[in-house]
Amino acid sequence: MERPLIEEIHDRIDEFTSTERKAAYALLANYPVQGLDTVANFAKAAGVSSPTILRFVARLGFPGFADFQGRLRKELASQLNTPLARSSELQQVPPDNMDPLVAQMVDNVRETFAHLPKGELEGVIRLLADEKRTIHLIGGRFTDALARYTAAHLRIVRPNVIHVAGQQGNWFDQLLGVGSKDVIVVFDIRRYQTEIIRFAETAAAQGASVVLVTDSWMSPVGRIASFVLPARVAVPSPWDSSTALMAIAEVLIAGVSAANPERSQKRMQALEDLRNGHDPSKGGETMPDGE
Amino acid sequence: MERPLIEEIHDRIDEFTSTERKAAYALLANYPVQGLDTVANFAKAAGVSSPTILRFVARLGFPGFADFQGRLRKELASQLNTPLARSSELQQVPPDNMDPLVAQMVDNVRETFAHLPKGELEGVIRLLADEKRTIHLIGGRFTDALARYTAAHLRIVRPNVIHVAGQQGNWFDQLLGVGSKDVIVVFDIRRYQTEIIRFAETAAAQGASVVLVTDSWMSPVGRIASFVLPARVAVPSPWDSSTALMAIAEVLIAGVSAANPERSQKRMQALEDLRNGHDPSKGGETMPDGE
DNA sequence: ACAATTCTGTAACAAAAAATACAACAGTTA
DNA sequence: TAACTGTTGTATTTTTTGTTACAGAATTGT
Repeated sequence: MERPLIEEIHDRIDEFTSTERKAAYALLANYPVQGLDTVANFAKAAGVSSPTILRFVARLGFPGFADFQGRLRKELASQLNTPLARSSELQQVPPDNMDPLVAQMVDNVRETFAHLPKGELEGVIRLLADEKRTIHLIGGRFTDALARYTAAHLRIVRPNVIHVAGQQGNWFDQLLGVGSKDVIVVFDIRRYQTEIIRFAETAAAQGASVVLVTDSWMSPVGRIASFVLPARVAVPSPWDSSTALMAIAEVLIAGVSAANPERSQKRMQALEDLRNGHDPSKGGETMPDGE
Repeated sequence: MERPLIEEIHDRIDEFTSTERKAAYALLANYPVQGLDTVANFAKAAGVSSPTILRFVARLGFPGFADFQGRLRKELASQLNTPLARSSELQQVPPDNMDPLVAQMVDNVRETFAHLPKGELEGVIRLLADEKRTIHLIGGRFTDALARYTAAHLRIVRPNVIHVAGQQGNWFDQLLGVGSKDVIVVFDIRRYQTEIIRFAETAAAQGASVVLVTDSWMSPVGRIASFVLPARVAVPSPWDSSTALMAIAEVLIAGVSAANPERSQKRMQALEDLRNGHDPSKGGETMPDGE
């Protein structure tokens, strides 16, 4: 068969108009089930009108919605008919006796970057490297650690980096004065927290750019995000894996450092001096939790 | 959710008339997919007429064909969303034009586990799975995020998990009463922070077991640690990479969950209930088929 | 700031699919 | 064999759904 439609949509995401992209994300978020519903329901789920759905499938090259659904059914049928063949595919990767969990994590990182739209990464890095903008980072129950990690690094290479943490009630205080010069970076995977979604939406409404790092295109934040970086998180374990998310974070950090090497160098040096001057023997200043 | 429709059809196969049975078999042969097509196509595939299909779904208890399809979609969606099912979407892509940074990170993860002494991992997991012990997690400037992440997960599957955070001055308060029944997990990479070292050393002196997750440079903590898990952190960037550390953390988390599945399951369920009881706000609208 | 172009939703329309009515048929019983 | 009961398909109606036309909104370029 031809290559999976989901991959094509993912790779061609840039060709779509903004509302068509909403349709694409809605479909990817619940693939392929969302596409097997009626046009009207699909439209409602995506937050767009019916004609937009039709234009979306037309741009994908289908003469009509029925043909599109036919393709989805065909893919689904062939996928469901070879469940065991597929799952054994997972263990083919390790040449040696590698833990399947580890093998999958390695694969997730590779696959994540193989499918990241190239322009998407560059766009985000350009945004984050712009020091005239203020960066706000926020994450969910587990992914907050990633937001913190990224903030700790970005803070070193550029000014105006804020990690949104602590009491949820206080989050919205931080939205005061947020506007088109601000960037919100959201780490959000399944079990999306409504507070985070509201935070991102409010910020977007005030004109801020939203960058979303998420699992396979599912977060509702995707609708209002300027950039979406989807990562593979599935592993043979009750948990989702954040390893690929961490890899994305590090690529962003490296990219921002490289985007302006002199500035990064200078700031690192200055911080080094400050640290030594303040306290040569003990690392006595505010520590990891210094918010 | 109610029990799967496919089961019900199986059990009630005798209730159907002979042509309805044809419909049932056509559906079972291509399980949910055949039912997501139009009535006419379904009928043709089953070799019966359209009204027979309608009578078949009516006998199953659905008011109309649309409701029947809705049920199929709902089941399908929940089935496809389990992590393991989603992993079948994965497929290998040749590592052609990969960013060197990403390539190195992928390699780091693989190499890290290739060189981890097997018994070491198992020993740590056994230690962390023992709920009679109290786990204290601590990290450095950047790696504190990993300590936090690990703590957030462990806390769910077992009791007595503490993330040592906040003001450094308060750290040592937590050492009161720490003894041979405690485990200290230290995340520490180059630029080892003296405070963390002292913390670990003190705990060890009081009889606690120390687990160290570190880079290959081997933190000074290594001398007093019961277990050392070294990770590859070098990447072509001014920073060290924590991706392999994250991978280690996740393997530990998965291991502890798997070491005592019933306990993990029970605690997760209890937390779920608690969460629902606490937070009745259901944001259910955007994705009709999800949840 | 204006014009041209592209995008997007509302609303009307056409196509299709689902639902129904009904007659023919098969099997069973008297 | 005749009458009854339950089953099935054809033909028709009704409803839903997909599609298209068009006008307003938004965006882009000059």
